Amino acid sequence: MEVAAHLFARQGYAGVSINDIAAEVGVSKANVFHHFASKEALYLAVIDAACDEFKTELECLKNHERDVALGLKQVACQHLMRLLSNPDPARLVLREVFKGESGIDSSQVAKILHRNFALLVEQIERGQVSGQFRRDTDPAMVAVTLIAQNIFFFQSWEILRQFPEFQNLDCAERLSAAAFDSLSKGLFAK
Amino acid sequence: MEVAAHLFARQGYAGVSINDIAAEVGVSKANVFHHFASKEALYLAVIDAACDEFKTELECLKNHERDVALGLKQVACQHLMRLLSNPDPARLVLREVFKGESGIDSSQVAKILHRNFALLVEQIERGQVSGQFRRDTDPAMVAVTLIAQNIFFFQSWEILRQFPEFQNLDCAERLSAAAFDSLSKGLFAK
DNA sequence: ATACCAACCGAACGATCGGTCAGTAAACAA
DNA sequence: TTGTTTACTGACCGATCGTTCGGTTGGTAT
Repeated sequence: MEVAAHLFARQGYAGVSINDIAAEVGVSKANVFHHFASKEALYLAVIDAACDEFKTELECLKNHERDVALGLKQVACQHLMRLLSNPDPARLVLREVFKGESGIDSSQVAKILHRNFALLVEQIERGQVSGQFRRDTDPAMVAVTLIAQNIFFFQSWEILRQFPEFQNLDCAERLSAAAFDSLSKGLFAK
Repeated sequence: MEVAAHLFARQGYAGVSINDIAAEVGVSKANVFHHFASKEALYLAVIDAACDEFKTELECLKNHERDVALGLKQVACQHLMRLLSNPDPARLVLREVFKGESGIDSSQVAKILHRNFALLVEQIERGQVSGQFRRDTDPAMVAVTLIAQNIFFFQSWEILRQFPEFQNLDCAERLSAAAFDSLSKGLFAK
């Protein structure tokens, strides 16, 4: 399943054959079918494991910080670093999420993702009631922007590194910190 | 090529067979090979056309507004609406860009994207020298956040629509406006 | 009339696909 | 020791893959 996850993450469902997986593991193709009923069953098992891994990864980003802003900053940084250091589960999930149709049940994926999204929104609302964050912004929009930043950094890491504006931000910590800084300060001169 | 672009954009290279394309067009499979040397050649031709279309779509995001903030807001909105109304070329290009390897020439795509990115940065800097935007934020980071928002909205449109927080933002204009609003106001209470 | 050519087709090629099956070697319970 | 289960394999199946081939059009220049 490790090998299958890696190959599916990089080449998609149709781009990987059972032979590829079996050959890389060093077992026979028939052996794969001894453990999994079909290719689809193997894929679903891999996706399921990736969702679990993704979920636990996000959940251990619980925020026990009294300073909400600092906590959020740390969560975003940890999340990005985790994406970059362990890209397979994220790629698998994002592949299904972004497919838009004909994939796994999209409403089920939405529910899983929304649990973590709601957690993020909750933190931001906590910062609002504590007075640290301004109250006239939509917490959901801030949360989705934070996620969008990280996902975009993760997906276009190789491209962004080529931009001269980011060549002094070639490590995840500094990039994430700068992104959060920019988001928290806003655009308008006060 | 239209049909091929649509199928490749939604199912990837390995997920589409020449038969699928030929059948949808209503011609024989052999006819496809009469016009294209191989499946790979067809795919490359489709990618090439998508890159051109993607480039022209980005280029026609002209900004005729004297108010920099209003201009940026309009550009972001136009961009998102264009992505959603004509998703195939964007999907094809993003698929190759995000693959990270063995795809189309990433440095060439990086150049195209960076030209428009630089344009965005330039606008933000113009807003800074005019005094409308605060000067202590990195323009490149604001620009990449704007792009990340739009790309993320585009890719996860179907998922995001299911989140209760966004159910009153089910059209691109309102979503984009709210996103820009959130970004421009920032997070911290002043 | 002749020659030529791009467009197009049905049929078939070898390779590979997902999947099956009979059989073997090891592990384990009795 | 024996019977049963489990892990595993090579050989094989029909279907489909990308690709090729021989042949048939309709049009166009000579």
